[in-house]
Amino acid sequence: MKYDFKSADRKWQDRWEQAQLFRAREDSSLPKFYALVEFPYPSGAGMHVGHIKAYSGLEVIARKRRMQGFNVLFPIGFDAFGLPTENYAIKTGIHPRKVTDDNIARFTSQLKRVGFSFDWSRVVDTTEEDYYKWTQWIFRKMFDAGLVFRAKTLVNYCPSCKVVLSNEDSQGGKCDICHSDIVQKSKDVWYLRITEYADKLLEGLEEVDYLPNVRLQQENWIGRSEGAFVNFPIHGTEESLRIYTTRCDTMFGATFMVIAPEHPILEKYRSRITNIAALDAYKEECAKKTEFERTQLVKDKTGVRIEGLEAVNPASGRLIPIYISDYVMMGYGTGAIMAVPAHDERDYDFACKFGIEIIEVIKGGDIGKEAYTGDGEMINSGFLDGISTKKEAIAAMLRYLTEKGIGEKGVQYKMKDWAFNRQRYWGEPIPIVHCPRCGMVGVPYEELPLRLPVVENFAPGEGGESPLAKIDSFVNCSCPKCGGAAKRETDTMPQWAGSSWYFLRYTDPHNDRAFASEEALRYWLPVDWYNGGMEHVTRHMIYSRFWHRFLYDIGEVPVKEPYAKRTAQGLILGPDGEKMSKSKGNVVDPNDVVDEYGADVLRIYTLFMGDYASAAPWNENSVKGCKRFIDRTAALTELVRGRGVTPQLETSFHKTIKKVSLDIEAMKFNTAIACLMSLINEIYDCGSLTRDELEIFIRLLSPFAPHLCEEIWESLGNRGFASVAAWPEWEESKTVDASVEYAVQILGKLRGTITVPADADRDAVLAAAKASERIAPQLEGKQLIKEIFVPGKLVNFVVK
RNA sequence: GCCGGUGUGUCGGAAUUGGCAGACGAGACAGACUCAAAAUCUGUUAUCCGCAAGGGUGUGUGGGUUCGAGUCCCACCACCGGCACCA
Repeated sequence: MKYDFKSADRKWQDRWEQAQLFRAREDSSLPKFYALVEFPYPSGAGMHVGHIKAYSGLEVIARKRRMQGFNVLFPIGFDAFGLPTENYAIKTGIHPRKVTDDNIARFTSQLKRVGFSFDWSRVVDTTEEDYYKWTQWIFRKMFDAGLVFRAKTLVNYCPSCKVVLSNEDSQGGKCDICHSDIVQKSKDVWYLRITEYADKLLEGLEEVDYLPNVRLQQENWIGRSEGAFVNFPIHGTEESLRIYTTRCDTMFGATFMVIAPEHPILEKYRSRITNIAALDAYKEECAKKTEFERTQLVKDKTGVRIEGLEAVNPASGRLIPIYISDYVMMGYGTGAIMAVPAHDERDYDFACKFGIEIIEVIKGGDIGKEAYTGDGEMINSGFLDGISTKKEAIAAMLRYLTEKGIGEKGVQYKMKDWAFNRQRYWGEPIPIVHCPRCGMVGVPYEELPLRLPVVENFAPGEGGESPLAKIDSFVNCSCPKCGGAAKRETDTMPQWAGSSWYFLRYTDPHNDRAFASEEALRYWLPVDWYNGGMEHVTRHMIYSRFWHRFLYDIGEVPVKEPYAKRTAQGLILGPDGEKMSKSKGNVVDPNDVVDEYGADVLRIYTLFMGDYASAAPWNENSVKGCKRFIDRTAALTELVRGRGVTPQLETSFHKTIKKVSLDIEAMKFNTAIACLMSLINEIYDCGSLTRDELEIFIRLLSPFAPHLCEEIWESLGNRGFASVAAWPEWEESKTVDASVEYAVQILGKLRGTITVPADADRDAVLAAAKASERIAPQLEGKQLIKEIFVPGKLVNFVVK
């Protein structure tokens, strides 16, 4: 059969659509499988082949599950709010709504050309009113639950562009767009109290099946640590400086303190401090740096001693100096630390630079050279002296702190509360009204969605305000509570909002009375398998797990954890080995590949190019290899002779069914395809196969290359679709060859091989090995010390 | 600086998790078909010595454990990704 991929691609995509073959069925008596891929941001650049790889993994699994009889939900949608669209709109004057619609149309056509088995009847678009209505609804619920608050914080601000910038866009202290200097500006920020869910998010990891490194990354992001809060009295005042430490055992060695430059104590004791000008100058320097940069200056510690204030080490009773330095952050712990230079590397660097005393309190290192962070016997530590483990010393110190009332055990998280507002137009309006009498009032549920006003000018407002602030008709409103004049919140939500719950909407996407019905949620949740990029495993996944867990707590969803299993795919790099980007000009457009080689080749190559989880460069020549495989498969139709089993191929078929089945489950698509290629080579060597065998081959290949497989399936006279034909099964007993080849080693070196019946036992194999032509002479005259026998693999003779 | 990952032929990558390194694909070389090219098909292809049989060396580097190491342990080097100096 000569295979014309152009007509076959179109023909089968049309037929699948007519038959609505991939629609998830509303039949809760069937076993379900919910496969989720991260929905794309529909950028103006269109899709690149990396998107295809990201979807083709679960595509294969979803198709296999359908063939295994599952009711499969495999949806797709668009995460379409966001800055690039807004910036493009500002630049071109085209409204973001139009930009978004055009981009979605383009993405949709690209996806359809690849023949993905998405359920197109369930597409969601986060920018549509009947979607973001529910995003706002969930936010309102959080507001009611007290999980929303406002606080002042420092943000990166570009005075020239008049916008607040992310760390990413303000690297080196320069604005990414206009290259002017960034300043740190104090601003009111909306927060979601995600830290309240830190423990729940950690515990939830116990009941899910994530890749180990995904789980580890989430644990590190949440970053729970146990330690102690301790109050260090400020000498000559009634007040204390409160610190957090995980190493309270080293407290006798605390020879100074460091506070963040923004610490409020500076303002409070302004009059007592004699070098306030120097401190202010340092603080101003710090304000120019982003938080990220403050963490970069590692080697050369900077700081200024506060003259006129001293603290008392509550363990040793000694007076110790206080410094300000930017290596201490206001955002973690209490913004103040006790510094123990002998046993902390950063404190050690700082002490060396400023000539501060270093007191060893744990034996075992050489503190003349470097900080010692290991375990050892306590010294110079009063009542702790002689204790030999960290654990005991911490326990003893905690008892002491509690008894004396100067401190207590405490838990801290690395994770910060979630800054939830953006000063942008193209996002979900935050449904809050500011009333001069009632304060912050939520927009009533029945008034949702709070629509994003359609305006011509969506450029940023003055002083980093949202563009919405310029629209009087939007801003001015009446208070839902008291009816008096009030103003709307004009900031919008971050892009993370819409993507935090989209998987819930897929279960019931057209529901206008709830974000999804209870029945749909109960049947489809949790997501059985979620695949996406490593870059999303912390922020996006933790945010969405937080939202989901909140919805569980208020009884809106039936399961605690949204994602039962999470895997991640690796990047596709450009042909030059660099990350694909428009500016490097190394982007491969899936349409070009489909035009030249067909959808099946694109699908197979993205999965065959390497380990699914690793990055690999695009290689046009290897694409051709996949094309050959497709053509060789089509040509198999000419080798069909009769029905039944070809004895010469029987074992290979059973082995292949087994390997392909198991490899798909392990996302080892490259070896699954390699195995099918090997089988085809064997079939060609053999010269013929039966129709039954070809049908097995087609069903195994169908998830990878569905268009070709439908075409062959039809040409064999089958009715119905190969895409939903039964998945082949293997018989374990038939995956075993009649005879086995053993490697024979002498002293671990390969000296020959022997072939024995598969059921030969240890003695028989050893005897055969000793007697074999190659081995016998080499054993002659040697003393046999040991015989190693590995069933089915090898024998090894240890001789002297 | 911290955290995570990777390192295997000319290239992408396999290796049942401690058991014959290099499956499969690409590339290259040779041959068949062709007026010719493409496509297709058939061989060869880690490396060194050897006419051959055969032997030596080989998974970033240096050590170690083991009958046996790409795989485990220690130290180091290089590259990639993430980061919030997390006290």
